[in-house]
Amino acid sequence: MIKVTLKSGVVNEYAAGITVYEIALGISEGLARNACCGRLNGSIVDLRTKVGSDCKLEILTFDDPDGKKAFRHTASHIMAQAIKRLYPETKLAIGPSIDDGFYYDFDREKPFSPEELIEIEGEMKKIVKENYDIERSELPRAEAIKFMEEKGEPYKVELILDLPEDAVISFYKQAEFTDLCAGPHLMSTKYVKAFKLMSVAGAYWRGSEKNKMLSRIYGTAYPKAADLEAYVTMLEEAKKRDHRKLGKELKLFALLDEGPGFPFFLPNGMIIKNILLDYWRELHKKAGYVEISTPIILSRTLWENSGHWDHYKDNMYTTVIDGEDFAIKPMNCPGGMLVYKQELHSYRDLPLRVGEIGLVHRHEKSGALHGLMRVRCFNQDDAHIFMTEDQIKSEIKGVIDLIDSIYKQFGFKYHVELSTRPENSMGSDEAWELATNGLKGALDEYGLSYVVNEGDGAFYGPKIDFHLEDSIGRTWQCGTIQLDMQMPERFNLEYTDKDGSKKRPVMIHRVAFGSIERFIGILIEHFAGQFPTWLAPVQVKVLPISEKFEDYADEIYKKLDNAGIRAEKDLRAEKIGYKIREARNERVPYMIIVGEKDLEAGKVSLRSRVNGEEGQMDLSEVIERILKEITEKTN
RNA sequence: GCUGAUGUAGCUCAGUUGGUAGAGCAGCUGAUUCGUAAUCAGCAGGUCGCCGGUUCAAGUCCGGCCAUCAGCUCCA
Repeated sequence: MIKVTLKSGVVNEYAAGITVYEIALGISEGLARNACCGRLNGSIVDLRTKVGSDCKLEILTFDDPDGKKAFRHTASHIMAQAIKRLYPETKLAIGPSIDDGFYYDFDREKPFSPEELIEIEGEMKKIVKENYDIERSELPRAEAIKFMEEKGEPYKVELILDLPEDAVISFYKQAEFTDLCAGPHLMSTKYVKAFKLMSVAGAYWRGSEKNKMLSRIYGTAYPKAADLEAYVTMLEEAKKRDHRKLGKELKLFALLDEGPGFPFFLPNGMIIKNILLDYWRELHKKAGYVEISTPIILSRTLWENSGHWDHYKDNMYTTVIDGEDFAIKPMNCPGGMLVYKQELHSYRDLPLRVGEIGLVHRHEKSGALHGLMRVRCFNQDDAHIFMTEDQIKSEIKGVIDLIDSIYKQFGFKYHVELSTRPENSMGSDEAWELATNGLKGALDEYGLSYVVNEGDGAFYGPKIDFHLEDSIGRTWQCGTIQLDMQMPERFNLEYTDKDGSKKRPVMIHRVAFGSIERFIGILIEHFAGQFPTWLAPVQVKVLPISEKFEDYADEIYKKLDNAGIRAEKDLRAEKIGYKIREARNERVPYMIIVGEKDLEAGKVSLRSRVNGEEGQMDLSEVIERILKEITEKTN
């Protein structure tokens, strides 16, 4: 007999060899039907797994992240099975579950067409309906290889060959289809009730661009049709707030064929950009920063000295001036170094916080461009902090605090990643250790949780990255804090210490918005174009009912303008409904409507974006309210 | 850069098996002067992404390039 401790704390005894599923059945019929997999002594297992000894068991359903994985992974097997039935010549690569669904990579002469996706979905429906048991089995290495060779699946053979010698090689079988797979899986194909194949795309075998490109089919699956529908609706809603679409509609920016990846800012977008910069300058002044500006074009020798030339020359734009090579800056730091060297520094000057809104250019591959999120020229809200070693932690904490306050202002949620020393890096082990520990220590003391990306740091130092989400859950790196002990060395930076000796400062590179362009892209999606009053390009639109009230409208417009409110007037001979419709489409926070009644009373009628019609009131009241929203940055 | 898809008026799109282009909105002109999401009429607007080829004839077919979109790779 074996003792099984269930998640609820109940301890039951069973005969050895009972399956997880049978135990689950014993708990409750209903639970077992929804169950995907179990957590046996902490590891995720299939419901068919036999329980051999005393253990702890938790039954997982679709609602658990691991249950979701098992569920979607089964959906991916069903897709692969359908494809092998319809197009037997297709070779299978890999097919995992992902955040929102699953994919499977295939090798096939001809790419999958949308019509074929529909056919595949049809075949999948059959497989689900046919209700196949999913069985797990294991094979010794040699037999496993032979099995896949006989099936004519070279990618599977390669996968097995790459497994460690002592690895358990497991297979999952549903009817005629057997796949190499670590599992876990559902008990049967029948549970995958609602699924949809989303798209086809190319993907390199094993993620390397040196390998063959395979056809990847993306899909998603849910236990209930309603959940699938909700997901599809969410995607449609997200599309409506895509910053590229809203950027055009709201006339914020333009991306033209004449400058791929080089965004044009239109008057409305420029207002937002300038307000963000005003806000940034105000915050940074309070936080003890000074501001500089360094040139966009600097000599190649400078970039060789900084190390950028070695690492990134293929992604730098260059030019020749008077026969000498120059490069357009991809980063602001070398300029910052040169500014530091303009004078001698005392330990009393440190930490020295030097900000720069710098326009940088980086050649991104054509396929990587994406609206304002990934561009070839952008403004960094950069700053370099020069300090002593014992100021590292407090300075980093200060920067984290600043970045956090900025993201909170906009209501963003973010996650943090710490990237450590990459292969192709410069500097000593000691310097890297000191820098990495400095970042870790500051994060720990600040109490921020973070994930570690081993080997993802910059060539000159480790970094903390702040990632913000866009409207469909993709995350984009915005803020970053990088600790650098190499540039000060390379540029021979010094300060004079108390005892008169020359010391080397430590440097932080940091950005909060990251790229202003990208930040604006995320802001557009975050607010779905409905910018809070303090950011809105137009804060109030004055709409006279008819041309008879033009003078009164103009009088009100002037008062708003004098109060420092961004107002517009719409004096066209259109009906009020039409003007309101347009103002709404422009996402203007406030409309002031004036007609006979208002003129007589000497008042205005207010319509707000959030509350709709608010009725008649004094203009002074409206102005006060809007000014309050602007200064307090609320709404 | 790679795989696939797409590119027609300022915008959103239609355009049969090849026979030299259409709608709605926006714009302009005129009429309308109106109380909370589209007033009516008229006018104007296109080297069908660019270059080349096939053909009596190309927006439609073929090739090359450019750009965009989805994903992969990359992202100091």
